Amino acid sequence: MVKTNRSNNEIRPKARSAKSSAWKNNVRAGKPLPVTGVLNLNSTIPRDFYDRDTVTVARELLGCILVHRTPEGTTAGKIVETEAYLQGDPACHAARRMTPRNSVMFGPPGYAYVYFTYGMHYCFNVVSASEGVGEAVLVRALEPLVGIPLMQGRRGRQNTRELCSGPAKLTQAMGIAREHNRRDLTMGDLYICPGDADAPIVTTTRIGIKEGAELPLRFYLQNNGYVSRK
DNA sequence: AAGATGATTTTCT
DNA sequence: GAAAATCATCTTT
Repeated sequence: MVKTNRSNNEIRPKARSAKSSAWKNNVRAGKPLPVTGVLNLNSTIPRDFYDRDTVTVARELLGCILVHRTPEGTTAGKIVETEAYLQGDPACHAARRMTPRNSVMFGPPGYAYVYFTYGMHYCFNVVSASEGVGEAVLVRALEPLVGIPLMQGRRGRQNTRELCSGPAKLTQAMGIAREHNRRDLTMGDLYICPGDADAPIVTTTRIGIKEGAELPLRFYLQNNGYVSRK
């Protein structure tokens, strides 16, 4: 199932087999990447991608592109860091029982679970696994690709590395908030394009939790400068 | 470079 | 009433 009714293509960073020192210096300085090629944002990952075990979904989301089209403009970024939250996992919001907040996690896969936390931040998750299984993937970092000036305005920051290198930073940069909770990500203005990891996947422990902190359920693209932390 | 702290409100106990 | 899947800023080393 591929959508073809999107508007025109978007620019993307120039593809390079080996990253030059100039490229690395730009990333280090937080400067926008050179743009020359074309990025196709006209396809949407189908629901069956998400209807698999959550660790697989978390790993395979690396390299895919999160897109949000809004009246102010389109923003998009490559997913470079994720975490899996599983049934029987004490850190999972759905660990105890179904509540009004976590019920979307028990529903069909391919929907957004957006929650508000610490009195001021939103975090964006993708519901994974089959209906009835309360699991999801937290998207923790993006490499900004499209709409960088819009992201900079929303974030109040110029440095590209400070736009999407954390779960609450990325929702702010992308314009994702409570109205996006329970959105169907297989259609509409908030969606994910297919993509492949362009670096080895590092597996490590999750950030910011107390229980379940030893489980290897965090994944990121090795040597990517936009990950929230090593 | 690393550690501590305040902001601010929803959600569940 | 306490904790929270965080972030920015400030202090200390």
